[in-house]
Amino acid sequence: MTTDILADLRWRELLHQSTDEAELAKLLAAPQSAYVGFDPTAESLHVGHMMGLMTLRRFQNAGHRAIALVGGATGMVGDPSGKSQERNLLSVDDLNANVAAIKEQMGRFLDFEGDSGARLVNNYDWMSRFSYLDFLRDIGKHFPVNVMMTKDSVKRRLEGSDAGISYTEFSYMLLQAYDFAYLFEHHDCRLQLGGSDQWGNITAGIDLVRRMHGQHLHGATWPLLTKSDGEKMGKTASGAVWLSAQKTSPYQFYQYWVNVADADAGKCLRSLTELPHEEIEALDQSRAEAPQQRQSQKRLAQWITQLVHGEPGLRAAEQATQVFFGQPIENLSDAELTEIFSDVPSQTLAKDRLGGDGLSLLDAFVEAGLVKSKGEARRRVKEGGAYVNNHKRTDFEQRLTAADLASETVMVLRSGKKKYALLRFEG
RNA sequence: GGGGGGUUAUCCGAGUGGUCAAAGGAGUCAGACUGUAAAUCUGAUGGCGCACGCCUACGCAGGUUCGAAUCCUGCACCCCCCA
Repeated sequence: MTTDILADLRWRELLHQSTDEAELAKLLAAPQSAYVGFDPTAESLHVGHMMGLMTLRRFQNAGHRAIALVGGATGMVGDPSGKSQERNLLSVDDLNANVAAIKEQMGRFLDFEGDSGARLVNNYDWMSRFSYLDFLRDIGKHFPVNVMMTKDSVKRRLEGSDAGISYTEFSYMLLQAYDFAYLFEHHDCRLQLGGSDQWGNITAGIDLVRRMHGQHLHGATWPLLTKSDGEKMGKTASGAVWLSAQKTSPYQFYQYWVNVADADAGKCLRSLTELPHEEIEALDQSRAEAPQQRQSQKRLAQWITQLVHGEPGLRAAEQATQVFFGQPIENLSDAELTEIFSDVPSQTLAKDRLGGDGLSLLDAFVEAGLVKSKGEARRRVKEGGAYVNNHKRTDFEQRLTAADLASETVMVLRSGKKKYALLRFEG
């Protein structure tokens, strides 16, 4: 019932480091449990978590048991890996709220149903019961400090003259190592996965279990997903791209993937989708021969949006895309417009402002917040960058009346190529 | 304590009595081009019923003058040199 997951991961370039591959392959010949840790630092997961989620999903699909560990305890301490500064600690209440929200989102990637379903564990559940003395005696004694000092995550902080590292963060490694030991003891979990920055923490866990139980566990990492320009994946000018529809709408989410650079598209298709190898190779070819069609980006956006936001979310994103890129806005209802433009700022005005001579075009743009002054509005019209319901308006003395409504009460204003705002007329 | 320099629009930075809403650059915005990309090119860039008009702006407060970002006085902050 297991497929050759290692081969698939290798093909997708998702194997960065691992413990002995031959041993690992032998282990995975039978169903195993594999775990990935997630930091509950926010109330929603974001694109940066998708590698871990997808990796677990691949293991689950290959017939293994996926264990998602949320770091309720470790989140209170903070992982020094990849960080140049001591992090702010979260309160218990914040953490619990985050964990609850994150659980919900993981359901889109993993099947938690049934006896063989994925498991979600929170290390707070076992760590919080540990007394400091017990932990030092039972766990701490297995950690030679001289070895800990040589780990990259610690070394960097010791060498970095200004930051330093607190005892708390220094101890982080022990907590994560113990997680692995705990999961081994209680869930017979012998494999930990993580991003390449987690290698040190993973090996710490393996070492710990070897010392405590004389057992050899396994670990593997995926390469950190970065963009060709060196930036982190999943960041936009306005912040992270979240998996929560409240924080990042399906349309914005979809657009993020549509706009992935050509140079990054292949990598994303491989690491974040489950598209078959042949299809990905065909897209590689399409990208080389007809990049302007951007088939890779469209397929990528489609696949990922559907996974994260479901079929309805994908449909909404695709419909919004149509409208946002110039389709005339007619024959749509208030409800449809509201749905499509849910990301767009809107202002509500009294309906009678459309009566009589109507509302001046310039005032409408100012009211909608698209421009800061009438002077700027005038400029925009002169430049040919002012649209009402996706129709260009060139006469800045024009006045808008009820005839200019796109639907019952909504008017869609646009400044430039894609900056939209809605005016609702009520009363 | 003494001497010198500075403070200009979103930022950098010119401007030393009128022709200064203030050169130039960056940024931003728009347009063309394009693949919802990058690069490039063009234009705009204090407000106002904006074609010649008015208002607000050159650290702050006063003053000289027909007229000040520009001169004078005081104040605040910053930098440098000497003690």
